[in-house]
Amino acid sequence: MPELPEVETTRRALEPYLLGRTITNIVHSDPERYRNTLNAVGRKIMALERRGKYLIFRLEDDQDVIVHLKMTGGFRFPSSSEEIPRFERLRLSTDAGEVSYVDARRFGFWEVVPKDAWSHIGTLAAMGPEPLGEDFKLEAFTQAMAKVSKVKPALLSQKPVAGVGNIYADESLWAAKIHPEASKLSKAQSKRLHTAISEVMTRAVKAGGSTLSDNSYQQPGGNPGYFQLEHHVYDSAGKACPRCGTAIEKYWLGQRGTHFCPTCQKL
DNA sequence: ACGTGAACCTGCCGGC
DNA sequence: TGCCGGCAGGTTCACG
Repeated sequence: MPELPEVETTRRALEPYLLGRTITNIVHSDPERYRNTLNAVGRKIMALERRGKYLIFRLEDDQDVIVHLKMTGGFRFPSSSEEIPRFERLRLSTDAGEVSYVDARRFGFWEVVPKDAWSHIGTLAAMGPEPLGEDFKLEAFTQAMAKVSKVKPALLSQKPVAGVGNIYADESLWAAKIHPEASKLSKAQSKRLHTAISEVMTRAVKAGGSTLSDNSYQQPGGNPGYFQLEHHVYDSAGKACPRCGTAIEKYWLGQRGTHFCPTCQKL
């Protein structure tokens, strides 16, 4: 589930708990999925960063903890040491308390690597610019969009811009009035989409991300996100387009459920 | 150099 | 009530 807004919300919640703390233990039973975690033990957390949908804990002695939540990964602050959160896969202990990592589907992974040594993680190594910062330049985005064969799959590749997943791709394309399969975007289309991605991501972070009906995403403190209340097309098949009233359609594109307004988003 | 489809896993929901 | 199919926020890899 987690896309950029959910990962950023998670990062912000973890930061006051973990920044400056020393990792005293990492317990799990899956060394293939949670790699080299012993290399983090005994080291202080100097920074908590995010790149696209990846979390990166910068440790002393030039070590990085890389975490990807994939579909169902997340963090929980245990309410008491007796209580084990559902689907807990890993527990991180520090000199100031513990944090649980949960992941129902076990797609997510952890890996401790030397600082910046992530060339083997292709998506992270090739990650496009962050949409919330000044890195997200209209000119470069326009150039990339002028070449795409299908705009939504291109956004999901993480290369034109970081952190856009299925929800925020559909929402941004609706906001920009662009069909998910539009190719070779015009300058005007690229500009609208650039603005839409920036605005949707900004509002979603403010809302704490999107919590869908299965509730699998929660903020670490246990609260849901609230951006689902602002979704215009995602998970809204059959509902009226908030702009024109046409029924929102859902179809399959590149193995992903895709929602759009057939009137506002003409091919 | 693509684009497509399967794989990785598990839970949950709706329908019969 | 219970079983079964279908679907889910994301990458990653194997083919053609």
